Amino acid sequence: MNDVSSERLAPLVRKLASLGRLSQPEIDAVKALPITIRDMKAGQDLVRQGDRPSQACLMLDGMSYRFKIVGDGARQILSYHISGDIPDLQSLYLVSTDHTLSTLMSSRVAFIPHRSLHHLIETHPRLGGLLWRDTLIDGSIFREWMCSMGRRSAPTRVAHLLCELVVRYRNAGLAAEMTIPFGLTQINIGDSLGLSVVHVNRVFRDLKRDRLISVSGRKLTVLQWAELKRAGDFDPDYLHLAPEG
Amino acid sequence: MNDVSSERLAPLVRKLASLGRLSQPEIDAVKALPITIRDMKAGQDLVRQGDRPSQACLMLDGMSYRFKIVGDGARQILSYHISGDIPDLQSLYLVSTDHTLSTLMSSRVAFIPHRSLHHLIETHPRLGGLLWRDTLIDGSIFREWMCSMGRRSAPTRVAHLLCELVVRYRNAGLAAEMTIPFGLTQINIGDSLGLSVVHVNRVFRDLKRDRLISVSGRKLTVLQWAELKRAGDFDPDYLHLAPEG
DNA sequence: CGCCGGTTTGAAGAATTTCAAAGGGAGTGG
DNA sequence: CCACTCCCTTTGAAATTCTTCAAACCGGCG
Repeated sequence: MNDVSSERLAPLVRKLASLGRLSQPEIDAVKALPITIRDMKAGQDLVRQGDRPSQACLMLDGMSYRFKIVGDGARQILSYHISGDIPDLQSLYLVSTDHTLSTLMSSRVAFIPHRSLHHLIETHPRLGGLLWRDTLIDGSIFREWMCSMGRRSAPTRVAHLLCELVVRYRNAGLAAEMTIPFGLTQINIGDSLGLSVVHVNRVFRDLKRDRLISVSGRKLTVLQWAELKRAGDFDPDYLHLAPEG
Repeated sequence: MNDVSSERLAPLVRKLASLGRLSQPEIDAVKALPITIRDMKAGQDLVRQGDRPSQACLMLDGMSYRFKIVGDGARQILSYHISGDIPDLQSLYLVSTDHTLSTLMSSRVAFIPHRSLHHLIETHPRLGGLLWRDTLIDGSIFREWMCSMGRRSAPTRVAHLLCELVVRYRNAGLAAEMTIPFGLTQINIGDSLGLSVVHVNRVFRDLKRDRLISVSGRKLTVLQWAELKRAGDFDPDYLHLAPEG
């Protein structure tokens, strides 16, 4: 492989390295994955509910999110995905997709054939374990969101989500200090947390008023991290950031 | 192995067979897993938040459930587990457990050393794939619960949960007709769906009044399945019951 | 400049929670 | 075997959070 294609998969290598130590042959095998790269605009579907994808999506840049539409037409957002994430990794073993994956902003996405990933897992079982681990962390995040939606107040939910985004961006090396890219609309936040836009707006207003956060353009800055964590009942353990073992 | 121990793992074999076709050597390998069986009373912890288990729990009989306690002391129930389920399978690759697993009623539980499971996965990669698939279905159920808690009304949530229990019991061959074992208290249901007991009680009263369900002792009977499904906005796709492929 | 999607605000309404207390039912110990 | 106890269920009433509706505002983009 040449330098260009090897650099292209750097976000994936970094992500896997954050899940567990990688050997050089493993790194090489990951970098050798055949990929197709596409630049996508905001609001485009990557996988639709009911699809049976034959490739997995790897986020290189930008952000994507998963959601379901319930009976009365309301939308529930399930997760957000940044550089290095493979949002539909579960499609490797769950042939029929039960939700939709879309870009939240203009994004660069790599498509990796399932065939290649299955082969990678067979030849490098440890990498398979790391990918498995990644899907388990995905599930852990769902569990935490369930706690938020079931048992936390609206202000706590919003603060919690912001904390999660900050920690994940920082962990991926995509945030300087306490400022993160912030492409979510308040509509998105409402659909993530089971709240109406109006209410999200009011909670946001209070968070700004209390100088916990500030938003300017598409950047969000945490002004008082300890306070925001407390307000959001946030404990990062569920993100399982410490590598395996 | 003798007949006794092979029979003991029948729930696991059946579960795996429902996830994908098993070869005879694979069945034999599963049956050969070394296990410790314990009979447990209701309300005992199997794994606690923060634990680093060295074995996985397999439900043989009874029911267990997972939950988290949030900052203000409220409890969020995350899932229920019946015969054949391995509720803490994620501990194979997520060393630190982020929630608690307890018995909901008196149960028979088998403990399988992680070491044995890791060895099984190495020697029988296809079984590894099925177990992975099982953890992915776990995640899919979380996603559906998120939809319920975020975007469904209380009556819909309750009906949805009942539908799920019915389908899962029937799929596991543990329910005759439309009657299932029903050990959940209304407190449990509230903590599962993000509702107060009082409100659960009122919703339940309506479901009985409208003759969608009836409860007697520790059995629940669905009187009008089509109606209950509709009331619960229930589509079983998310359970991914059709075997892989 | 005008449009479009997102944000913000006010006011009224609905769903659900909280508080309080009484009523069952199953197991336990006397 | 009965009474007691504990937990769960049930009901009423008041309180609260959050939603809905409606409309104005704002900012970026074509």
